[in-house]
Amino acid sequence: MLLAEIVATSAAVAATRSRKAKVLALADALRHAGPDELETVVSYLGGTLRQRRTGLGWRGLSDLPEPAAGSTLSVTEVHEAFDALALIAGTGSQATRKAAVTALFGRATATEQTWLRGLVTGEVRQGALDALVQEAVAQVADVPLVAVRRAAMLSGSTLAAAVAAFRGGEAALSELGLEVGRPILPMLASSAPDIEAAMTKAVSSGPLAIDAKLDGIRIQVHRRGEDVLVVTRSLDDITARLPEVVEVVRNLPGGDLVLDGEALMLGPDGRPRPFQETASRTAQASGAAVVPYFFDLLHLDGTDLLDAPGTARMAALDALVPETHRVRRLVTDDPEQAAEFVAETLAGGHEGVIVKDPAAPYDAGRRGSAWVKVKPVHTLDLVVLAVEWGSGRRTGLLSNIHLGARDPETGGFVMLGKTFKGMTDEMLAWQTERFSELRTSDDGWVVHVRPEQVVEIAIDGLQRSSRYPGGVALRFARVVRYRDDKTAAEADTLDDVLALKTW
DNA sequence: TTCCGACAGTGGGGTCGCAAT
DNA sequence: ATTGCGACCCCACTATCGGAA
Repeated sequence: MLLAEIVATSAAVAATRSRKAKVLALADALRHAGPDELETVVSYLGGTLRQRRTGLGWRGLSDLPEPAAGSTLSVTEVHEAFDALALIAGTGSQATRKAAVTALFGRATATEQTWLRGLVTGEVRQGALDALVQEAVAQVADVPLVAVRRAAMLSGSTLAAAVAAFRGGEAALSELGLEVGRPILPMLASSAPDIEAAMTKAVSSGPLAIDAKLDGIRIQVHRRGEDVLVVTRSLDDITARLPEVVEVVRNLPGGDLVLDGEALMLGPDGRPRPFQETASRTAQASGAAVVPYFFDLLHLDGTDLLDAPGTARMAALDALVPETHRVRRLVTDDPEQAAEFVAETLAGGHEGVIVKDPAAPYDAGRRGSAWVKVKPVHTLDLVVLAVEWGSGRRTGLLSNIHLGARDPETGGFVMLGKTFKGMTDEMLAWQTERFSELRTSDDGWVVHVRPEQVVEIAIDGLQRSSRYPGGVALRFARVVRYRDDKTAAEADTLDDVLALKTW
């Protein structure tokens, strides 16, 4: 199959907003894939490369050769070219990479170049990713969608599920279950503003389980015999970087197992260190130890527990893992007890809680209402210092705002971060108008404005920053509302912000 | 008919290793 | 030694479609 067919399909997918029509277009292309092209076609239709890392990014693709006049590249040729680039990424020089990029992109038409660049940077933006490709696979291979979904979640790979669906149908899909040593997609939590709302959302007839939410790195640990595997939320293998976690799991009783948990660094006082320290430690193989805390058990001694209710999994976990390596948990249906548990957890320096329906199975890869997270929110009234032009559906709109706190010493403002979150279409239209009025300069990317507009910002907290002049940056900033009842002179000061420091 | 779950998009800050400067 | 880039960690929120209620 020619790459051009994928690119044309992607354009057709992007051109319609109907998901059903997108799936039909994807299915059409899928039908034309030859047996030995299947993996590449499935992957490319979903807008992802088959290589995890290529060493290429937007910068490495900013200077491309003259495009080809006609389409000659096959999908297999493209895949092989990226295989070669992935090898260079491990060992090689910039010059070798450049030559390989020039060779590949020089054979692509202008349209193909643009699409390939999106493929590398993860910005194909056709309104369809894995989920719709799975639907197309189910249609073309004539197998139930739920079977494809489940196989993809349990193998951690839509590609593996697609191959199974086409080569062995439903039977092959059902064989693609949980296998110790092969990561599965982790179950995720939705969120609620407070504990009461979370308890209502995590629908259950009886009591609910409430877990402490630790601010570290999500870990999934597999043990088969002496072999231990540790992976992150995105299924990246970090076994070599966390030998202390391997040691803990190796010493647990029982046989084969799969655990879900969180790893983080603790201070000498036993309290959690800031996330940045855990992240630093987890990114390399040396440094002070992280401590694993587990909250779920997905497999034990040949028995899959995924479909067992939470109560059964918790009981098995409690029997297997000592309390020192378990996340703190309360089971209750009493809102007062729950609120007390939340207060204790926060006082212990933790991030929040996760409310869980104890009847629910482990829904790999899903973000349902069986798990609901609650974290405290702080709000600040800050001043907009500049705005950036948006991209994609925000093209032509002023989108990402630069935020500053008042500095009474100088009469100026100290930048603390940016945000593009929380804006409705109406707000985007309004702020485009408003900041155009306040504009003092525009370089085509950043529009600087007179510091007059106050905005209420919600954040999870502060983090250390070497980028911003105040030495702190906002964590997960989002817009709550614009405040026209306050002037910039009434905005929060840097001292008001620094009062939120927890270190 | 209305409601709501799932999806995709739009980007945020920080950390590391590595290569080029 | 510093800087820029790619890859990864943490992530919130809105708009939309289409099936569920």
